Amino acid sequence: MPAAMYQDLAATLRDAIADGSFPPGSRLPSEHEVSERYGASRNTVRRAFAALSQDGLISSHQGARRIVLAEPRVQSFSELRSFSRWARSIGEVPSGRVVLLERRAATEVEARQLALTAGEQVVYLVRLRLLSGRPAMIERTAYADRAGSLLGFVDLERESVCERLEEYGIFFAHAQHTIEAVNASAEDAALLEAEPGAALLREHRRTTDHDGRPLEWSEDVYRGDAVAFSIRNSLGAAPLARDHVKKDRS
Amino acid sequence: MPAAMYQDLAATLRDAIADGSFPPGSRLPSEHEVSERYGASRNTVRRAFAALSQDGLISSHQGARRIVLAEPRVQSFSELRSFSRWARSIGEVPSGRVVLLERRAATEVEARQLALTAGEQVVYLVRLRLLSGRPAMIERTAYADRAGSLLGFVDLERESVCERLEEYGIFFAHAQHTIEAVNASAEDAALLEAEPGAALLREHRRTTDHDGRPLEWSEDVYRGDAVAFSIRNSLGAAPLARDHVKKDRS
DNA sequence: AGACAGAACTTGGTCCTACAAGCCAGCGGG
DNA sequence: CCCGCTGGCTTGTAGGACCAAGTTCTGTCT
Repeated sequence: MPAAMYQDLAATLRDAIADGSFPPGSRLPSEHEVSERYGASRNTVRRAFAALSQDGLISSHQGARRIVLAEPRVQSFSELRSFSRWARSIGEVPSGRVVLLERRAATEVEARQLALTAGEQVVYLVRLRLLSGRPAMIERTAYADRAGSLLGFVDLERESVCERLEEYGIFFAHAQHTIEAVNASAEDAALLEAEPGAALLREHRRTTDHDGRPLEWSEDVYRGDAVAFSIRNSLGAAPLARDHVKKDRS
Repeated sequence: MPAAMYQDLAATLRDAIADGSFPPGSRLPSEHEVSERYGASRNTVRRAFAALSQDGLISSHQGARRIVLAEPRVQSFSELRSFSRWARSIGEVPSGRVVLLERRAATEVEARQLALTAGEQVVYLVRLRLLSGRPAMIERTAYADRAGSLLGFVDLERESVCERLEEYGIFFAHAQHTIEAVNASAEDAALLEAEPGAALLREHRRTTDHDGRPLEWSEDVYRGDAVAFSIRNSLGAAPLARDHVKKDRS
């Protein structure tokens, strides 16, 4: 339950769009109208509309009434943070099988990504994730000790790590993802029950708390035929970019 | 040059962060300070900060000074819209080779994606895109007639379609992307000079103008070893989601 | 009927004020 | 010397006002 009025209003509008009160293509009520009906100032109404506009749900240009663009889609970041949450939202039963869990010194890459000094400990977790019993992805995560030391309190086969850690005051606030395509290694293929060489989506993820202190560094590989990523973006703001992979080609 | 003051301020701040005036981890000046120094109201300053916050460049929570999280990355949507623009920004020379260009009736999928009625015409363009002469991706795009009929005025081997169309008043304002991994088909492999079966990133893109009217529907495949997608997102807003690919598995 | 000009409406941008909520540093007490 | 508390700073939210710029509708004139 968002405390802020404008978040509340935004949610209300989103719901109204979702349940068909404002079908795609229809014109939304004016700021003035909403502000009267909802008892909020125009300023607050604008902030609510801005939120919807930002994720491309409605159009908005000067002089013209706002228009509904499309159905609202699955809701963004909260799903991205958690495999479990996402799985439930699409009506699948999430589960996991711990392949490896150990505490060890950080590798060079991990130390760099987690901003650790050489030799510091990390908790390294490899899990096979399943959707309704079928393998969907492999998660290889190094947790900074601050977060990793709490992993013992989490039922890794059934619970969501990030949901659980929130209860201990660890919040996954920012994330940087890199997505590329790779052919399945023998190990990946075996775990995912796919053909060796099958196309997989590899996601590198670096998650930090609100202050930008790294919490986890993860390499996840998804079965290419089970999962896709989708992004909606608009002119104004959109944090998606292509990256160039520098590599020699013979 | 953005007309609005807050956009200007946001750009200024972004630059200041980029050139090291505010290194990662450092604390940014307070709203009050910026508003005095820049001669803008607190409201305007807040909007500028909000923009930076939204793409995960700075942290921002109540009571505490904002902190720089990371270097600013390549700038998002404008790059995403245009292969050419992106290529130039990473210091590569973009080029293209037209493989096919035709006007024909829309397929069923195209008609649905472009919101056309059966039998309407689309302009279908297949281009091989190169980075400094090396194949990087194949672009298979169906343009709604409104945009497609202007393609004749574009030098497809050298110019950027979307940059050019802007001059005719066609703006690519919203886009929905879906990204997955596939193995290269024989044709893809040949064009991209890759092994058949190599892992490729496939992006489906549906772009609309600001009113949500579809402009193009495209299927792009990238060499997995040449391109990666990267996304930065934060708790508040971030339009990335996983999608479940529904497909029978024997 | 159709074209055009203007009025009314609507959104975009900026500034102001006020208060609430959270953080932090510095001060004082143990 | 260390700990804890408090008061001031900083950000979050909300409301109000004004003008600019663009759209839409209306009514009139041809």
